[in-house]
Amino acid sequence: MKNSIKVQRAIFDMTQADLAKAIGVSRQTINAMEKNKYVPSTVLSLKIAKLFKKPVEDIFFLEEDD
Amino acid sequence: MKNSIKVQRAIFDMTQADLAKAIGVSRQTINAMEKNKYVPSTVLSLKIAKLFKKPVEDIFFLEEDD
DNA sequence: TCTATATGTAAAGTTTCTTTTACTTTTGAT
DNA sequence: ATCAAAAGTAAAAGAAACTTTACATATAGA
Repeated sequence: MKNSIKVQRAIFDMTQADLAKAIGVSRQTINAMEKNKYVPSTVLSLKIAKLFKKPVEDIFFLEEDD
Repeated sequence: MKNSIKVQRAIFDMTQADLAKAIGVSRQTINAMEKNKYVPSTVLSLKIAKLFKKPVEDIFFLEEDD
């Protein structure tokens, strides 16, 4: 799975720390997500999508191997 | 977080086992999700939403305590 | 250049997801 | 009422998410 969190952050002019605080996770969690270190929970993707006012599918994308 | 997987399954006339096989998880995982035993990963919610031809937000819903 | 802010990374630990196995209960059809 | 399929549940084990702490690197502005 990939995601466009970094781009969305840029649009909203938020740092990783800003986003982390906004959705209630650690900054490292945001960083790891952006670097595709792991797959976030559905609660996290729903929160992120809500914050960025976009459907989950516009931010998180399935890949071949998923 | 809540979800309407059971309803979607009914619409598509699928058993828990059918759905489990379709998205590549165990039947108990589907059952546990329906019974709100845990929060699935974003890969799972994307797969389920895709299968049911609905946005993730139409199947998984954030709650107060999320 | 110096400094502050932002990002990247890593290791250890805790929590949560997911599987496997296996058994019980419910439901629906005959 | 019986039988089979579906759903519910539970425990143990493994895998993955997420936190905390801590440090390294990058970037931009004064």
